[in-house]
Amino acid sequence: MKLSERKKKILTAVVEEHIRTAEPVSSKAIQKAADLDCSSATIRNELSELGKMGYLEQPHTSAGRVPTPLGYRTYVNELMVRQKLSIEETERLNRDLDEKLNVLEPMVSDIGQFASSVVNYPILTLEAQPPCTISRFDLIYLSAHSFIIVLLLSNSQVKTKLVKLPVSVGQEMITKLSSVFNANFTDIDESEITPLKISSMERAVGDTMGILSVVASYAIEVLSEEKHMKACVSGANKLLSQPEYQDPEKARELISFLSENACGDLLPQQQMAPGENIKVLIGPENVAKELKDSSVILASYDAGQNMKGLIGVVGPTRMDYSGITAKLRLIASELSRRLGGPASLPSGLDNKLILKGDIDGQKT
Amino acid sequence: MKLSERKKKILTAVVEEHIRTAEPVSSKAIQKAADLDCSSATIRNELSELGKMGYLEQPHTSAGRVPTPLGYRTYVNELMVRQKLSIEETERLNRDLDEKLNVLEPMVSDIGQFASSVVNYPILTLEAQPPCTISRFDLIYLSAHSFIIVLLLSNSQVKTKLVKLPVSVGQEMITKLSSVFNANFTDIDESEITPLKISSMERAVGDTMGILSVVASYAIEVLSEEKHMKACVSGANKLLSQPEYQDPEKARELISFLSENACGDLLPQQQMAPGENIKVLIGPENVAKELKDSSVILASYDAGQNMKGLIGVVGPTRMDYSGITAKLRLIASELSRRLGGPASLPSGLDNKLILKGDIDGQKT
DNA sequence: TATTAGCACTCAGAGGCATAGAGTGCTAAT
DNA sequence: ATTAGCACTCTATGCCTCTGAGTGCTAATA
Repeated sequence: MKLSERKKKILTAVVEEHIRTAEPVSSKAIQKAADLDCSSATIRNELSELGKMGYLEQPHTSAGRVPTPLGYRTYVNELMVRQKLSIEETERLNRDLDEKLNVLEPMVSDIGQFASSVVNYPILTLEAQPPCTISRFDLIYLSAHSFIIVLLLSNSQVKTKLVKLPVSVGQEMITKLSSVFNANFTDIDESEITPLKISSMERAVGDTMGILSVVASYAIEVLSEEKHMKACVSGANKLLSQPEYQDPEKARELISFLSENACGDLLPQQQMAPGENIKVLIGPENVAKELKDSSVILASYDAGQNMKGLIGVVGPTRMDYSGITAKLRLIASELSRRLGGPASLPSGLDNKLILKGDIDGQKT
Repeated sequence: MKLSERKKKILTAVVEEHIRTAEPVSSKAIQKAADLDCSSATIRNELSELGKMGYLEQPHTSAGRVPTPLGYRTYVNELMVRQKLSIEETERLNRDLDEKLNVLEPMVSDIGQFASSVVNYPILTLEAQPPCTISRFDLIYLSAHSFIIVLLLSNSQVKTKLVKLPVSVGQEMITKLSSVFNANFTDIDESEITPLKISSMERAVGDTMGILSVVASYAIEVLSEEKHMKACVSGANKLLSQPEYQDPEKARELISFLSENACGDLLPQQQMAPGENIKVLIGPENVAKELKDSSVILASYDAGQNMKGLIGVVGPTRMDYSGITAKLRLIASELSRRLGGPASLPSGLDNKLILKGDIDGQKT
């Protein structure tokens, strides 16, 4: 069933007024907002029909209208004008992003924090992870009881681990192991590092102390960790200033859902339609029941080499879809531009300093 | 002015009942709670006096009593029985901590998360940072245009950076630089890496391309970053389930204060009295005005080599000081035991696998 | 036929008021 | 010094009314 032009105009007005005010929208308010040449009575008739058609609903009989998920969906798909950011806004956003992206090889969590302060909603991020192999092994001999493993990954990350040994080992052995690894374990998938292969190599090198297998299991660990996409939530507390989350219990539920589960479970399942790079999930369209009353706007960015990352906004169904989509699109496209492959290194860095290793935990 | 035994008993009962119920405490409730051999009228007289003395106050004339900050302070300093955790509780806590501490070289944020789930309040952590130097340099030659810097720090962390060069460089030069750095830049403070020293070394080695200075500035960067203590907040949303933070605006204020400022500003200023390792800040005793209605319990832990870290709980002034103090003390002492110097490595690791490098951002 | 003015109707929310009950403070008795 | 008893205070609750925003419907109008 197609909507008449006027119905479209009215639906648009309802959605946008409601987004602005967070209140049910009355026929008079619409008359003011949309410049329609008709009386509030006419609008009321239309509203009533839009109600029957499922686009709008009323909190109670004598209240104004509020969009249903279908109403929002129609607005997002057909009615909403893709808001253009003003030149100043774009420039400002770009400048701020510059700071975040140029200063450091961007940490997703930092980008999330930034984006959250821009849109004033919580941000979900899912870090792009390329298919990844080890390009090079280095074992640095420190002492008879310790050495460092340095792995250069195909995605230009460097991973290290300090290994302490209960037995002593000579420099030559470490050097020998190093070249054995480089000869046999580079550019292969995690699954190809088999116990069989390891033990046959141990015999070949004459390693009876399990040093080789320590290195190999670290390699496996690193590779499998790289497969796992890293997700994170920033600015969850932003929700608390929205009127729909005034009930602290509701807010708490959603916030803990976001900080506990969403990251891992929610994002990775989201597939973008090919060719699309933005996706809006309205209310019940979300799988997670905790998000049934909220909307999520996701944008994918391209970090080169087939790596796709996601950045998303969570908010009430009454969200500024148009404005936020515009901002998110800009942020995602800047991310793509600046992360898209080694060809486009952040300009401030003179192509020199690219990666820095940081030590953190050790999972066994 | 000393409190009579009975007044002490009554004050204790008021504090503990209020902590339990979050409501003003009536004379009858006290009669039940503390096993006092007197009538509620007598208790009312005492309450009235305690009120005049500044330990208690009434929300309104015909309501029960609520402790003032002085009341809480007295409770914490003199009245509270240092709660002992039950054997089961201790064991459970220890087992759970085991998992967190044995599995990985503990990340403060993980410990914070864990502690937050134990006490059900937000947790602040301030990572112990030792005075730190670089123990060893390694430069790994990759190609004419790239190499990896690997720094082994005196605190056993490993830091790496992948460097790409706009000019070409030979393997020998990298090797030479490596030994020069080891000879001149190990075990010294950041401040001793001067431009003068760098340029004189550049001449000595014959480095005209500024490679040496790239490595040196990375060294400086790493050292200065290590000096900076890392703070973090976990589980801030836990506040929302507490009755005193039902007003979402108040909650929001405190939560954003915690996640934005507290980390950096609040914790580092806190000095423990020598010999003490736990500290309770009640309501207005907090410097930050955002915390005037909240309390903070801080415990310091000792990570060996003069490194002190902090772990703290934030909650309403009505907090289970006794129980939380006990839990926090246990957590902090376990942290100390397990991080206290290289002598006490987590047992599950067989002394083998200790550190893992992770790549993240690059600051210039 | 589509629009509109007008009016009756509905309902949430605010304000006023009485009531209940929890708790105190005081007094007089013990 | 303690306590029973009672008057008093004050909040919280429920109930009522009133108001006003907003609708839905009807009948008049273009």
